[in-house]
Amino acid sequence: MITINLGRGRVKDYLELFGGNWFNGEENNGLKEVFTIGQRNRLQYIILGLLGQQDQTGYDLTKAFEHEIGEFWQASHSQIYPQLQRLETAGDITHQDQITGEKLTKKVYQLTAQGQKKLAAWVSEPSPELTATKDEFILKLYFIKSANDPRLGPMLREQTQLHAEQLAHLQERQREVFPNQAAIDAAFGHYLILEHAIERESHYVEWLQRYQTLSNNH
Amino acid sequence: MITINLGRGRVKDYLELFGGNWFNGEENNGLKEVFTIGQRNRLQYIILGLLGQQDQTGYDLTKAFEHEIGEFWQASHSQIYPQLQRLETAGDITHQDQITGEKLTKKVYQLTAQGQKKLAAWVSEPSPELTATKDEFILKLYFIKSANDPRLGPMLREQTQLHAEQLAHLQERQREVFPNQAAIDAAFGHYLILEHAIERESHYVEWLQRYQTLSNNH
DNA sequence: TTTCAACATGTAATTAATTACATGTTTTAA
DNA sequence: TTAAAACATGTAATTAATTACATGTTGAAA
Repeated sequence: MITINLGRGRVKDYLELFGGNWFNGEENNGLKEVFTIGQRNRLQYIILGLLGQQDQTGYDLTKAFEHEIGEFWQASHSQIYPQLQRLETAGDITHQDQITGEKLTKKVYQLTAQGQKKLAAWVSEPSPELTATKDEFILKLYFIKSANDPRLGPMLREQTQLHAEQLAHLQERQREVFPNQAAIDAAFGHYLILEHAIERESHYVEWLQRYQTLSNNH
Repeated sequence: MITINLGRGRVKDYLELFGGNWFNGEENNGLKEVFTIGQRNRLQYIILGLLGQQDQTGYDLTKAFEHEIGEFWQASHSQIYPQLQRLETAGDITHQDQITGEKLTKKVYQLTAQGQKKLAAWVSEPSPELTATKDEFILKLYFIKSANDPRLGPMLREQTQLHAEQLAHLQERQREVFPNQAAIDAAFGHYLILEHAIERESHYVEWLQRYQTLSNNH
């Protein structure tokens, strides 16, 4: 029995440990870990998800973040390689060396049974948190007090340009990735979120254009 | 004249210094600063913007992030207080002590002329970066391959609930903050982004409901 | 009159993310 | 054949953000 002296306002924190990392068993092997809750670290799950689709290297994963899922999540190789090492240490993935050409050794990663379980558990668990949209333009608008502010027109036009380009890019992606029903059936979730993103950008542009005529005098 | 030995692929980085913090003058007072570019630190501008509306304390700012602009940006007091200190050191804000009751000393912050200039410059400068939306649900959907996946229905329903609540909250905010045309005219930018957020959530819910009937068998 | 919520202001520790540093191989096109 | 782009894998340094620690005051309601 360990008695812990709790200061004011810490009972809740203490209790949350049981919903956090306490007594989770296998994942905690040291005292330090036991008391660490930390931030969500979603990257590990995305990597597991991508490896679930196909065995691949850290470089392949980096490219996937640049092209395949770049619209929905960003991560650079300097996050990916260390995360792969941590996932392997944790036993969620393993790798095999593959020689290309004379001496270039690639590490091809794959999910372990434990990693598959962890991925499935993450997908199934609730996602009760709203997204923190950190849109700098939206924030600047907040500080524009008057409809007659001369900065308003140029700002709206700049953003219209930006989001129209993004919309076109997403539509191009949709044509590329989902040319027929078979492609949609094979990656239905991806289809859904691409459709969602297209409609979101489409609305964004429509909303911007609604006020486009304001402050044309600059 | 200083000669710097540049390795492969670093010329671009070097040139970017001139678009970054190099030779910006007053903001750089040491070598360390001169070579640091770092992340965007938008928080400082939001604080300047809020102080531009009204002199206030760190506590007031914290509350503003919780209620007033919480839908558009998040920051906690543990970010705000150190940032206030840095802004004051930089000469963008000053403060006056105000005694409440017997001995409670509040620090009421206000913009300096320099701070006002900095704020105006930030609002006027382009915002060419697209927002990184990090929506965990969207990401999970990406890994759902089939329209028949039994997890799909429950996931969509959970998110519908969540976003319908957020939509209702935003609509309530709109009624509260903008009961008449005068209120709209006095904070036009805020009105615009609230309208945008409402339409965004509205579309989100509509999109979720479109696929709601899938996988009702769980 | 006492206790609790809200007011008020900080710092410390940790985790996440970005930017920069660092190096070597293979393939492709001029 | 050679130079550049793409492939490939790391680490270091810095900044941002979150969570937790820490403490004290004031006002309102029971």
